[in-house]
Parts: sequence; structure tokens; C-alpha cells
Amino acid sequence: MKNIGGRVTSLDVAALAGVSQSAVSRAFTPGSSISPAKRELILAAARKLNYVPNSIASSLTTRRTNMVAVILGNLDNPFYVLVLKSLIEALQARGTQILTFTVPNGGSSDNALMRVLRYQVDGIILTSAQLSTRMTSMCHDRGIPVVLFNRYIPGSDASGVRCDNAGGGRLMAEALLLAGARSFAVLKGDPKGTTSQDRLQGFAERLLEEGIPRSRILELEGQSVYDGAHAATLQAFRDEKKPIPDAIFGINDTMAMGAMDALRGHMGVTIPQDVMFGGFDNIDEADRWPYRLTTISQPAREMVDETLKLLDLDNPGAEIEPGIDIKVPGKLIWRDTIPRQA
Amino acid sequence: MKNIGGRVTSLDVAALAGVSQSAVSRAFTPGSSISPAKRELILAAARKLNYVPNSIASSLTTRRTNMVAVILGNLDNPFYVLVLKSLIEALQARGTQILTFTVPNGGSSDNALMRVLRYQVDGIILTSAQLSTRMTSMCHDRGIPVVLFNRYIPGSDASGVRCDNAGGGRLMAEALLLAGARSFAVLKGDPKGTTSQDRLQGFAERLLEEGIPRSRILELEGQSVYDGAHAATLQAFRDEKKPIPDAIFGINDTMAMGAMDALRGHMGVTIPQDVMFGGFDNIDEADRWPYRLTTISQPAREMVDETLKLLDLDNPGAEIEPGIDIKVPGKLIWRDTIPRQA
DNA sequence: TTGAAAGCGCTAACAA
DNA sequence: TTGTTAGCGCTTTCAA
Repeated sequence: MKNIGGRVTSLDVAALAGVSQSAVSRAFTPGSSISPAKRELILAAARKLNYVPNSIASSLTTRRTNMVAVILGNLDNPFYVLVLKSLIEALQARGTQILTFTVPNGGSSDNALMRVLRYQVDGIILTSAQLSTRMTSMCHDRGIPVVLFNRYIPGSDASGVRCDNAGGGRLMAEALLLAGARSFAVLKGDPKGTTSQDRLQGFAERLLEEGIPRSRILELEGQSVYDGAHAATLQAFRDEKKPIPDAIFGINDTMAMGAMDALRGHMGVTIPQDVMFGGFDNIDEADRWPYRLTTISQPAREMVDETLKLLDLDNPGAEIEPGIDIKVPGKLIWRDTIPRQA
Repeated sequence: MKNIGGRVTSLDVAALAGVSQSAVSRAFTPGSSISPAKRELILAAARKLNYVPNSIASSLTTRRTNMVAVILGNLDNPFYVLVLKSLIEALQARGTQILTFTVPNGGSSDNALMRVLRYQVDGIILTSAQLSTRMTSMCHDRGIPVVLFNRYIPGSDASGVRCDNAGGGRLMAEALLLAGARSFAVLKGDPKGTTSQDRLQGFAERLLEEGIPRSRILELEGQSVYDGAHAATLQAFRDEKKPIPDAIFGINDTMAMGAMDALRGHMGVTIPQDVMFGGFDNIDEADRWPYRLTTISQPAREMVDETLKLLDLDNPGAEIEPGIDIKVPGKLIWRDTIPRQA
């Protein structure tokens, strides 16, 4: 029933079925030329032996591992959990699995990338951190496509998919202005992250058009997470007694929620009467009763689909086109943290 | 600078460094016998060529892939996100990466397992779903350790780590009784999941000791998720107009939160005055201002550590000990959804 | 310490 | 459609 080391190989199956070893290989390769009768014979033998093809061995010759590396940053943000889930499902459906890597938030991916390369993955998806152009070209030299999820590296030839973050920032500014807000605070994420920068920039641009300069926007560092935003909010408004502005824009929903809870829980502030709130991402939590957060929805599924298109796993040999930058628009979701006009 | 197909192999490095190919292998294998001078020479050549060892090729001979499969179920439950995060970090620290698989919630893992086996992973962690004993033995025959996270399979020889779920259920019943509750509802998860069953059973047992039979407990199906609990709650108490009990026990926090929001948001119920709430898991969200949920904390880190201990990745050859069942106790975390005694 | 040589389990020409 | 054969890139004896 089993070999030394508990290993059943195609050779064992071949012996039992009385065929050549390559026949066994063919029996397990869809679309290869083998007679149905022989295939059945082989599959029966394989079942008997509990044989499972060794895809590690096959990838040595095919040069395909059916694995894609996903470099994860902030799983504390439910948006990225959703992204990961969507990626797993979409990839698993086509027979490729995800190898996960993490990078300290805001750190460089270069180290992680070196480890990734050892595994000979068919593609790399970066949802976190920076990446040197040297690394990008190392991957491309090896024919491994890299796609950046919701980030980009200026001057790099890595492709990427992202939400129109600046556009989303503008939309939120527009909504807040419409509701009458004139003074603003923003909860920023990783200062090196382009996502946070872009959202803030679009936001500030729109305000500038109304004559409100960026210097009048209070910028708070929330480190992209609930707790960070909670703490920054308390420090600014309770400890340092800064005046609470008309509106606060959370660069992501989870930070907006942190700030909302800080203000309501520790300072008795009511929303939106005392202060309006805007978020970004439209995570599930934003729609829940305690928050009902007006936010910009990022079309996660669509972004995932575009990511996989860029990865182009079905065309292994294909030349990797450099620097494609796909931008999908966000959408304003009206809820209760910004009053609608009468 | 590079080969056909963009592949740099140890042979290229050997050629450039003027050594044998096996020397290159040794230079990259910690603890193998090679002179420091030669190693430096080789590493320099490798750097020049952007060489990265192919771990797929090496695993063919070493029979180690440095990959562990994690079979994921419900990432909608933040507790399992935390578990995944902890696993990634702990494993990555020792140089092994995680290959993720998903199974439809409540489904069988057997199909997933077959796919897992192709990848020759060094170990398998199941955080979801059922597993046939046939599969367990297939893994064990191959020398692949399997550990079940927070579930067990009666009669199986798969090992597992879990929270003392029944004990936790008892603790919660105790707390609720102490606060004066006499009528109860429970939000259940996957009916086939032992986790949900055990928590409910422990809960019911303690109530029975007070003379409250299980038949008097209203059991609601929340499918382990926020939305499921939200909907089930609304249906039972708003649509079917069942009387609201003194206390509701969410088999996990996220369901408790869904029910709390349903009751407060749609029926004007106040907590804990109108109804007390208990949860399980102690996810971060449970501590936030809108919820402040009294719950049973599962020591995720500790459970992850025990999981890795059972996996015993450092002893590849070791005989797999069957059926070790590690139970770590949960702890009651008092917050605001159950009134403390005066 | 070093190099030569034989595999690990599979796929992919090539011939038959 | 089949079997034979030569690798894929590495590790690991075995001699030197």
C-alpha cells in the first residue's frame, strides 16, 4: 500500500497498472493524449494506492508552481481581509493557491521578495509596503509578474491596480462641503503609503478650490488602524484641547470608526450634530448600526479581477508589460455621518 | 547576467566562482562544511548574478517544502483573522510560509486536502470544516502532521488544539445567572461545528443545574456570522414576536454584535437593561465603545503556539502521535453587557 | 574541505 | 496512442 517513507510515486502506479510511468503522468494531465480505457485503468490503480501527483516535482520541469505570493500588510484593516478572501477564492477556482507573506507595516518588501523568489511562484501580488525598482526588475528578469494592489511606485515599471484614491478624496470633500463643513481634520495612515497620500491630496485639492488651504486642515496620524486613530483623536481633542472641527475624514473606515468611538465614548460628542464623519473603503462594519458611516466604496471584487488580469497567469511565457496602471473609481455611499441637504 | 528563460542556477554561480556546483549548494546550506573563504567567493558570485536558490528543486531531495497548509473557513469572523495573522508571523519567523486553502463553510475538507497533498506541505492546519478519518490517515501515511484548530473529530487520530469551549459556555451561563437572568436565547453557529455545539452544551449544562432545561433555551441559527445573527434576531423577536429573554449568548462575539445591533437599531432595546449579552472569542471589536461586550476570551496566541508545537516541524521524521487533544481554558472578560452584582 | 555522480518525481521531446 | 529517454535544479553520498 505504500513505499518507504510513505511515498507513492507515479512509478508505483505504473507498475500496478502495467503501463509506463509517462502514461501515468498523462493520465493526470488534462488534455494529453491517452486512451480513455488506459486512463481509467491508471486512475483505478492510483486510487488503490492513494496516489496523489507531486506538483513540486512537476513544477521543476513545467516551470509553473501554481502558487502566487501575496504580500500582506495590514490585516487589521478589514478591507484587506476582504481582498485576501477574494484573492483566495478567485485563484483557488483556477487551481492556484496563495502563499502568504507579511511585511511589517510601512516597511520595505525587499527582504520578503527575496524569500518569495525562492518559492518560484507564478506571480506576486503586493498589498503592502514599498518595493525597490531593483526588486521589480529581478522578478521581471525571472518572468514573474508583479502587481501592486492599491499602491504604486513612482518611476517603477511594476504594474498595479488601485482605486482612484485622489478622486475619492475629492468626492468626500465635496460631500462635506455640501453639508456645510468649513473646518476639517484628517486621520492619516502610513505617511509613506501612496494610498493615504493620494486620498488626502484629492481631499485637500477640493477644499483649496473653496479657498481652504491645506495648512488649515488638521492632520492626525492614525497609523491606518482603529487604535491609532482612537488614540490620536483623544490626544488632539481631549488632551491638547484642540477645537473639534466641523468634519473629520478618516483615510480609511476603520480609523474613522476609531475616532468616532473616541469622541462619543470619551467626550460625549454626537455625530453628525457636533461633528461630521467621512470614511474610505466601505467595509462591512461601516454599514452597521453604531456607525452608519458615509464613505467611499472601493470596488474590491473589481480590483481583484483587474489584478488577476494583470497577472495574466494563463500566459506564462508572455512578455511582461511594464507600468500598466489601472485606476477604478470609488463611489460615495451616503449614510448617516454626514447630513443630507434638505 | 542571465540565462535562457531568465533562470540563474547554481551551475551558473559555480562557473563564475570557479567551483563545483555542490560547493554552491553548500554555501547556501547553513551548517554544511565549506571554508569561509570559498563561501564568501560563492556568495559574491551569487550576488553578482542575482542568484536565489530554488527551494522547489531542493525540496525534491530534502522532502521539505517549508510550506504549511492552512485550511481556512470563516474569515468573516475576526477571530480567525487574528489566528491567521499569528500563524503567518510565527511560521514566517522560522522560515516557513503558509499556503492558504478555503473550504465552503461547514463543508468537508476532503477535496481541499487532496489538493493540499499535491503541494507536499510539511504540515496541515485545519481551522475549518470536517475531515474524514480516511484523509487523516492519508496524511499520516505520508508523514504529514495534521492539527485541528478549535475543532475535533470524534474517533479520529488527528491531533488538535482548542479552547475549552464547554468550560467557556459554563462560565458564561454562570455570569448570566449571577446577574439574575432566568430566560435565555443562544445564537448558534454551524450546527455541524463542534465549537458551537460544545459552547452551547456547556452553557446548557450549567443552566440545567439551576433547573432550566435545554428545551427552554431559545436556539437561533446565526451561521457564525454577523449578518446571520442580525437576521435571525430580527426574525425571532420582531417578525415572530417571540418574547425577548433576559439574556442572549452569542456563540461568538461577531454574532452577539449582530444581535445587539439588530435589537438596538431596529427595536429600541437597551443593553443590558432590557436584555443582557454574552459573547465568545474576545475579538478586538468586542472591547469597542458601541459594544463593550462581556465575553469569554480565547487565548489565540497560546493556541497558535500549541498548534505549532503539535506540528513539530523541527522533527520531520518523527512518528506522528495520534489523537493528542490540547484544551486551553478561556477566561471571562467582564464588560458592560452583563451588570455586575452590587 | 572539495568534486563527481547519482538521484528526488515529474514532464516533454522523440520514436515507434 | 504509447514507451523510452533526457533533463528540471537541487542535495547527498562517496572518494579523493
